[in-house]
Amino acid sequence: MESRREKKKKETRQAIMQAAMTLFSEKGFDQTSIEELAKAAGIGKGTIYGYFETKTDILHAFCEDELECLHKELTTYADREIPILQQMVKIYMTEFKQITENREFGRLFMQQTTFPRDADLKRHLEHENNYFKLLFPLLEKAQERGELRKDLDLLYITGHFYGLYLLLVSAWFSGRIQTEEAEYALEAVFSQAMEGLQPRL
Amino acid sequence: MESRREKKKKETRQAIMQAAMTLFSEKGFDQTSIEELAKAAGIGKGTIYGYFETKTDILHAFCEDELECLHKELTTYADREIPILQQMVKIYMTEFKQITENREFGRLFMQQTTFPRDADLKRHLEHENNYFKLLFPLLEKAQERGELRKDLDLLYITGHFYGLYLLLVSAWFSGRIQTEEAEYALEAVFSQAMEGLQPRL
DNA sequence: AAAAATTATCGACCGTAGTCAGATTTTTTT
DNA sequence: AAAAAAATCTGACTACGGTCGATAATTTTT
Repeated sequence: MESRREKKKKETRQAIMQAAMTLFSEKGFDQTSIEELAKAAGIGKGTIYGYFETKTDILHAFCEDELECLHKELTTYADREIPILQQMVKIYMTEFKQITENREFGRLFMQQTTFPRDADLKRHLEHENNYFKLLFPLLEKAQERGELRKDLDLLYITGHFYGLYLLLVSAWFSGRIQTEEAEYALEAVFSQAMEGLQPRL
Repeated sequence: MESRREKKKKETRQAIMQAAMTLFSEKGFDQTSIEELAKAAGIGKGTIYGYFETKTDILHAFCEDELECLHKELTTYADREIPILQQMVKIYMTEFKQITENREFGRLFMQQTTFPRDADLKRHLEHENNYFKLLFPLLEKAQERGELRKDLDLLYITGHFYGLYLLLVSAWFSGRIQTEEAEYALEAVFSQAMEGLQPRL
């Protein structure tokens, strides 16, 4: 049952998110003050803190919404018959696109999810676990198809890909890699991971 | 020639760094205000901004000093005859130790170096290039010894190791890996990188 | 439906990062 | 060595993120 109170809460939360999306996109995150945001959402400054703990929390919520959406899509569309390399590239490139589409958002999001504050740990781990739930079945299938070694821990395999993805994003923020080169670079480094660094006998 | 002015500048900068080291260690980064810091260094608040652009800049300078020191040490000691895997583990574990010894410092440092603000790019790239200068010769020697594929770009190899290092640090901040497990985990994932993810024929 | 209890809203208030115009010190010119 | 120029220092000031006690809206109890 939906009490009057609960309905209003949802509306207010939505109003904040909406205002945030608009203002952050228009003026950037740092240039948007909480007070402005509150005004745009038609509420008082303090009220925001009943919905979000910090300013970055708002950004976070936004990013997570987007990514969750993305993941759902991927699960549906993920074609389990194409090579695992392609699948991984597709998945991470989708995320990459999301990150790079708004530089500011992306940077903050990556900073906070890759090296999270202790206070954010719980939420962070939850999010990561969802990720694993998405990836593990794909990797398992690949193992069965003989594309991946079976003696490796799935967590380590995911980690391997994820680490290389981090590298890509880092390189992009450093300007070492342009947006257009990204897919090629990711594919290169992923297949390098598949084949290994030491020479084949 | 050292004018009176230049000498004083150096002294002041040193005084700020000294005060920062003490206060940050005692009370933590966030709990130390710029005003306190200035007082401890025996100067006015505004003066600090003649030496550092932001508060985090001070932290940065400190971390970079430490790391630079570390790298110098490593170059000297780096034993080029032990397997490249061990060398990489040793190098990254030294850095890891530095990062983890002070959680707060480490987090900020990693956040800012991995996903740098555009304003910090120049300094960041410089620092990274020094890194490459340290690693490339080691990798080249390993290639010659037949431990590493010769058809791979050195940058991609370094990147591969670095990406996996990022993963380790990220996992540590997330609490997925304890400090004591770190070396084992890094070795595991590095040798996984050496051998590759796909089954040997 | 009135009273009591609970929950949400608000904006004045606090502490701090960073700015800036004017004072001070050092260097250069005459 | 006096005057002019340049570099440096400074603390009052601004703007912002976040808090909190008072107030209003909603739900529950009587």
